[in-house]
Amino acid sequence: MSRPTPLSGFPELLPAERNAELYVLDHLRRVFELHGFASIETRAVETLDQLLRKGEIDKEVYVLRRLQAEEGGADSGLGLHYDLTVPFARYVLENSGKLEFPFRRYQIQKAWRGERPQEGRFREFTQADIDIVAKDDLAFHFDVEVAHVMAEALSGLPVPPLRLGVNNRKLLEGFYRGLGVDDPAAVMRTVDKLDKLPAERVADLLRAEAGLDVDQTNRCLALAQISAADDSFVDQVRALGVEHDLLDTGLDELAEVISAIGALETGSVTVAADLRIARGLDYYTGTVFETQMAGFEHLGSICSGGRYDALADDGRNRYPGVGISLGVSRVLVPLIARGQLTASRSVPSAVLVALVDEGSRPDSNAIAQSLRARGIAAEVAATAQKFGKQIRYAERRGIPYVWFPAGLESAHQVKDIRDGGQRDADPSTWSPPDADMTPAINTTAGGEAQ
RNA sequence: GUGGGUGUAGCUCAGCUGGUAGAGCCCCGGCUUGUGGUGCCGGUGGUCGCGGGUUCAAGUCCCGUCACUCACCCCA
Repeated sequence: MSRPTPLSGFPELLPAERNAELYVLDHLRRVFELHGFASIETRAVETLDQLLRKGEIDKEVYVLRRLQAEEGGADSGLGLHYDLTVPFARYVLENSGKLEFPFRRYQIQKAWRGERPQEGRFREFTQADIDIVAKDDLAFHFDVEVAHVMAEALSGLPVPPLRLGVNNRKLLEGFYRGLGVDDPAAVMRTVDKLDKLPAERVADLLRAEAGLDVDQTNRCLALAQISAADDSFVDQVRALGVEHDLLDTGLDELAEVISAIGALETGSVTVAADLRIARGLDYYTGTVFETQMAGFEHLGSICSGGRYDALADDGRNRYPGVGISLGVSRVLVPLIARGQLTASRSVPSAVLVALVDEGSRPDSNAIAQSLRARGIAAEVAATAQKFGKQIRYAERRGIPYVWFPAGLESAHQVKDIRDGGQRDADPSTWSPPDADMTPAINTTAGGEAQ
């Protein structure tokens, strides 16, 4: 087989599909910048002790090694980053003297994980992160802000409806401690399995592995069942009759996020308190987020994050942060693969300038240049084939307009090949409608994509 | 890493208990003397993932291998 085959877990898009992705990336960038987030890019590589400093070897890090290194020689001590949060924490510490705090940044980059690929789970993928870090203390309203910005960004995406679920680990920990549980983290990890396992199984695990009694188990499950789009969840939690200071703090914080975001007009994104969310055993210390996409719940969360109070610490100063990251590849690649998302054309060109004969190429070039001067992407036909062929060239690429240069007795004409309409036009003044200036998004079926 | 599935044309697939490879779509040309899309006619294109074995004969059976894929795990 001489033709190369795809590499599993390393998705590549065709040009029209890439245009859809570019649309999404442009949108994200615009929203993030509207909210004043600065862009940074960090190197692809981190030192292994940075990547593994939480002692988690299960991150499936790709390690770098020079091809020319001696047989059996050690690796370089470097690995590709598996997310953007850890590199960001390192970047903040490294540049703490040069950054202004609170520091708000967005970062849209590739990340790599050596895990076995599956739908929506890749070895190389793009993430879009926003984070805010401060020195020593980070006010709680930033938790609200991060959720707000991401909800706004998500609401403009050409994807099925999304549900941004919010919870708070102080609430969970306080509740569990108030119940007399010794190891709240173990309970969180087990309750987190409710997505995959039936409630009875989780109950069994809570008793067997976390050592809870029947009453504790029932109340933990009852807590996890609570979900609300407004602060009515507070009363539901209170009704379970558990008391703890940390629980009070968590309830207040979560209520604040929900009431602030719930009031926003966020289109196809709904925001709700969801007390089942636990987020494994990561570095999160307060607010936590998870996002499900309608019809694609099997992908798991497509956008998650939370508050981390101790991720960056140089020994003298602490840099608490809160952030949320969107799995751009996780969302887009499955939609594209199912034909539910692509763009109207495979090229940026809005206009194909026809070529009468090879000798008149300068005339056609001049027309194209005149259009470009006004921001209209244009290309000139590759060869002076019959006009039928040139129109077909445009059609194949999704270019909406074909320009016919003026002849001895005819004026310049532009044809909209979608409806066949053709009319006289002046290269120095004609413009397509705004909607045709750049490739448009095409979405179909499988949920109400806007 | 542990299990299951699948590999035939660019794409989607057919090929019964072994008998020297097919369809639709796509693409190219013509009908159509500089204007595409519909229609009709014709055409290009495959060492049947790779290697080995059984057989007079293997896309078809056996072994191995690689790739892709699904589930577990974990997560974006």
